[in-house]
Amino acid sequence: MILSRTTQYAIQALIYIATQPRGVSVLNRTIAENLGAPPTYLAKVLQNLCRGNLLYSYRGKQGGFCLREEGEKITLMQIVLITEGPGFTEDCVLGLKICSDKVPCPMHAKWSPIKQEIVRLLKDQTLDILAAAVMSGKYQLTDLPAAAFSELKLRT
Amino acid sequence: MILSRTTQYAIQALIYIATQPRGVSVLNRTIAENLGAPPTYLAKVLQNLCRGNLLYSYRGKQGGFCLREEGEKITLMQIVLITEGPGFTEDCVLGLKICSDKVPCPMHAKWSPIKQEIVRLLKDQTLDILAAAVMSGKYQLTDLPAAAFSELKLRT
DNA sequence: GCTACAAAGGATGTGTTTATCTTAATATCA
DNA sequence: TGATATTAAGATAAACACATCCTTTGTAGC
Repeated sequence: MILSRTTQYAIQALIYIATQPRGVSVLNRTIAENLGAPPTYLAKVLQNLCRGNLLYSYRGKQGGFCLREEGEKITLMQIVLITEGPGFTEDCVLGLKICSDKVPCPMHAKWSPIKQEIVRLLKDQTLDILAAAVMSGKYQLTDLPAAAFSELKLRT
Repeated sequence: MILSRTTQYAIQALIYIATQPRGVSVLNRTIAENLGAPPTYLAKVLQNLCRGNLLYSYRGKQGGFCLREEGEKITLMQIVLITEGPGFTEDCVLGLKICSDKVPCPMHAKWSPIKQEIVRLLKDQTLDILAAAVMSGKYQLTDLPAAAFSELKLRT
């Protein structure tokens, strides 16, 4: 409805990494398996998140991806801005190039408050909140038959 | 952010038609010019809205498109369901195939109320409301240098 | 240094959305 | 009936998102 597949992968992957022990790097392959995402494509997404300074990446043995310091405080908004671009929060809902409080489209007045709520939510939700939700067992990060979660339980 | 280009054209076009005298058919070319939309593509969009029973179409001289009876009561939700499909309101924000109140993704609880607001807004907004907003002159339907609006004033 | 491993980078393929072009069908009017 | 105007319909193309494949580069451990 709102987020591209790329953004969905990005969010899922970052939450997954945030559920893993801090400082231990996580393989692209592992993330892809746990999310049921195509590994080669996910690799590109993760690469992009590295460029956006959300992740560190390491090559070779013991390689993989891990969150930057303070990575638990990454918000969904930060992720979305990287993967969808800045137009995400700016663009007019009807697609007009010019649409503002001064010169509004017919939906502007009614849409603005909802947009603000969306923005607030995306800025509120951090990786540690979301990772905690997943680790509690009440919320699921994948459709796969409990693969991710069972492995999670082994580690915790 | 939310709506595809196709949906944006569809909404704009229907609002434009709703600003015109009822029962008089409007040419695709006229709509496209006033919205600054590609006419051949808009024709496909309008065709689709006809199939969705929102518009009548007439060929030949004096042809064009006009709203069905009760067309002013068309809601944005009706339009969106035709152009985006039913998944629009159903799909999980993180893209999970399984995500419900019972089995929620980590965003589900926070996202649901916002989704409900969006749905409510789309169901509330009808073409006559939006057309009235445009005709009042306070809201604009196009980026073009006042072409649509000036012609509108001539007709009213 | 050698080897294995994992990400980086580039080329390519596939599907969908957006857009265009051409021809056919249809309606009006002379 | 014929000329003209308009949408319908189908084929095609362009752009983009999504996905895969292959080669290169960097790194760790031996």
